[in-house]
Order: sequence, then C-alpha cells, then structure tokens
Amino acid sequence: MSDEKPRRTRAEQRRETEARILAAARATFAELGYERTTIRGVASTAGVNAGLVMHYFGSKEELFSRSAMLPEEELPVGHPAEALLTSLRRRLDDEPVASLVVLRSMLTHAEASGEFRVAASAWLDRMGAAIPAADAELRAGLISAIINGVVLDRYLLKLSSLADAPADDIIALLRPCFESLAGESP
Amino acid sequence: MSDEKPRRTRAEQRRETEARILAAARATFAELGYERTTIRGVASTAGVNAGLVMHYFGSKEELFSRSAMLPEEELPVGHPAEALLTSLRRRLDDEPVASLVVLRSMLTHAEASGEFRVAASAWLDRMGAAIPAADAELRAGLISAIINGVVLDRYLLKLSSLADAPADDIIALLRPCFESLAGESP
DNA sequence: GGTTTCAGTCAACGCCCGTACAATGAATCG
DNA sequence: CGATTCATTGTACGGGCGTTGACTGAAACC
Repeated sequence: MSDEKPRRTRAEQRRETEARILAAARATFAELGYERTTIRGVASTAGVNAGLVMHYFGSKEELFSRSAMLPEEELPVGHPAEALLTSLRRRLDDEPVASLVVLRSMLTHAEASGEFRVAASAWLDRMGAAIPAADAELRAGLISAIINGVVLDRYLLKLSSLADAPADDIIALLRPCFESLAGESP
Repeated sequence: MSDEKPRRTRAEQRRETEARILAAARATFAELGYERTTIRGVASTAGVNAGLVMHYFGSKEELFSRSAMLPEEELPVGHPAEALLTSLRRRLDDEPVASLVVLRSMLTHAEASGEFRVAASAWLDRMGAAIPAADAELRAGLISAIINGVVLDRYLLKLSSLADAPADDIIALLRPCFESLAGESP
C-alpha cells in the first residue's frame, strides 16, 4: 500500500510546472500587457512561488520572450487574396491568445517590438512577393494593417460591432477588400 | 529701468505652465503608454517639479484623462465612403499624437478604455446610420478597424511599408475597400 | 507697507516591483 | 542506506513609483 510509485518523475514534474507557468504568463501578458504583468501574479496563477519563476526563466524579460514565441506560421497556398483570408480566419478562430500576447505587448513593451518587427517584415516580404503589382509592398502592408486592426478592435478593444460578429461575416465583408488589395482579377 | 512691469501676470504664468505640462504629458503618454509614463518624467520634460504636476492635476489618472481628451471630431459630410476617407486622411496627417495617446493608452491602460469605448460607439453609430445596408453596424466596425490598423502599423509599430508610404497612396489603395464596405455603388 | 495669496520646490512616506539567496525536503543515485 | 541532486519555498533588499504636506518667495491686494 505504501510502495506506490510516484505518479510523476522529477523531470516530468519539472516540465509540467514550467508549462503551467508559461501558460499563466501567456494569458496574463495577453490580458494585461508587459508592464502590468507581475512575476508574483503569474506565479500565483500558476500556483507556485515567485522565486521559482525566476529560477526557471531567469528574468521577466526572458519569461516574456518565451511567452511571445509563436509557432512558425506556414502560409496557406493558393491565390494571395484567399490565402490571406485564410490567415485572417486562423487568427480570428484558432488561438487569439497567441496573437494578443504579441500585439498587446508590442505596444506595451517597446523593447519587444524589435524582434517582432523582424518577423512581421518576413511575413510582409513573402506576401509582397505574391502580389502582382508595382506597389506590392504597400499593398501587403495594408492587408497586414487590416488584419491587425480587426484583431485589435475585436479582442483588445472589444468594440461591440466586431466583438460580437461571427467570423464568417467578417471574412465575407473583407473578401472584396483583400481581392482589391491583392490585385486579384475580378 | 527697474520699474519694468512683469512680463506675465500670475494667471498667465499658471496657464502657460499647465499647458506645458499637458503637452509634455501628451507626448509622453503617446510615446510610452500609461504605465511607462512617470509623473517625474513628465515634470522634468516640462521643466517643473513633480509635486507641481500633482498639485495641478491631482493624480496621474486625471493627468492622463486630460491628456487623452480629443477635440470633438466633426464628421465630414458627403457620401459615406468619401467622408470616411477624409476622416482617415485627417488621422494620417493632421495630428497623429492625439490619436496615439488614445490608441496606445487604451491598450496599455484598461481603466481608460471605458470612456473611449463610449466615444468610439457614438462614432460607430453615426457611421452605421449613414451606411445603407442591413449589416451597417458591422461594416462601420470594419472600417473603424481598418483605420485603427493603419494608424497602428504606421505610427505605433512603425512597420516600414506603411510608415514610409505617402498618405495619398494609402488613401488611393483603400478607396475601393471603403466603397465596398460603405455600400457605395461603383 | 503690511498681509494675503499662490506658483513652485523639497524631502519624505509607503508601496510594490524584479531579483538574489539561503534553506528545505523529497526524489534520485551509487 | 547514505550522499547528492534539485524542485520549491521564504525572506529580504534596493529602487522607482505615486502621492503628501510643509515650506519659500514673489506677486496681488487693500
């Protein structure tokens, strides 16, 4: 009765705790932004001591860095406009939190902007290359701006007209815009 | 030679100093957001003591409130799409700072969002009323999102493709989008 | 000219934050 | 089983913040 094996080995426990902290951090950064997020707060949400967060992640900066890491987004294939609409749908449905950590904290935390501007630039370049127009870069930038604006109003500012609308309706209304900007022929 | 009258009466001096503080606060809030803006920093930019800022504005919260006040925006008249493009142009050219204080701090400072959501709602209602479509509200919301997204990418995230583009090019490319969303006939 | 007002300064407070570090006790290992 | 690792805790410190209230000296007033 007492020789029960421990449910979790030490390594497992460690990984689980670290994951729990990371999840708490992601949620908090997304909701409060960088400045208002405190190590103690994250720790308490994760049910651990604040010192442990430091022990595992080294600093708040690094915790943020790890929280903001996005899975490499593979671009959908197909006509640019449709591909971009798919990309938008993904950000509207799949995992708003991931986007929010980045978006909100880029605004909150100036130092974080740098590395993300790089990622954004890469995205813009790939998109720009797929758009058949002389001002492809600007067009890609505008599409990116539209996507950012929609996510912003819907999830951060929570403006009612966007927050309550079904994703399908949003996509449908934006399709002509994306086609116009992506230079699709009608 | 010594009976020179004082250049500024006390009331003038007071108004000038207060205006200087307010200008410094606006600039700082726009650049750093609510949390990273400090009373001491604003005071030092304005060339006064931190205590004076408190004395005049009561609290950081109130200083922010006063900084974020926008002049009542009168809506341009004409066809909705053109009116909205004019509105966008205004935010691109006229005074980016005013928009930025609100936009950045709504994201940074949750408590501030409330009062601005009200203003945004009023704007959306007026816009929605001018759009001849069943889903006018959503369409207005999308247009607002686009405007926010453009300002966001151009002035806050400073993404190169938008930050460097002439306002005219942006307007030109967005015209079809606005027309499509505002339900204008071609 | 004496008194009052008031723009502006200064020093201090209490608080919360990120961070450092020693201590603990259970899992791991030889 | 004894030694060692290591996940986890508790405590403390140094700094920056918003805010306060006493103070100063020149303008305003009668």
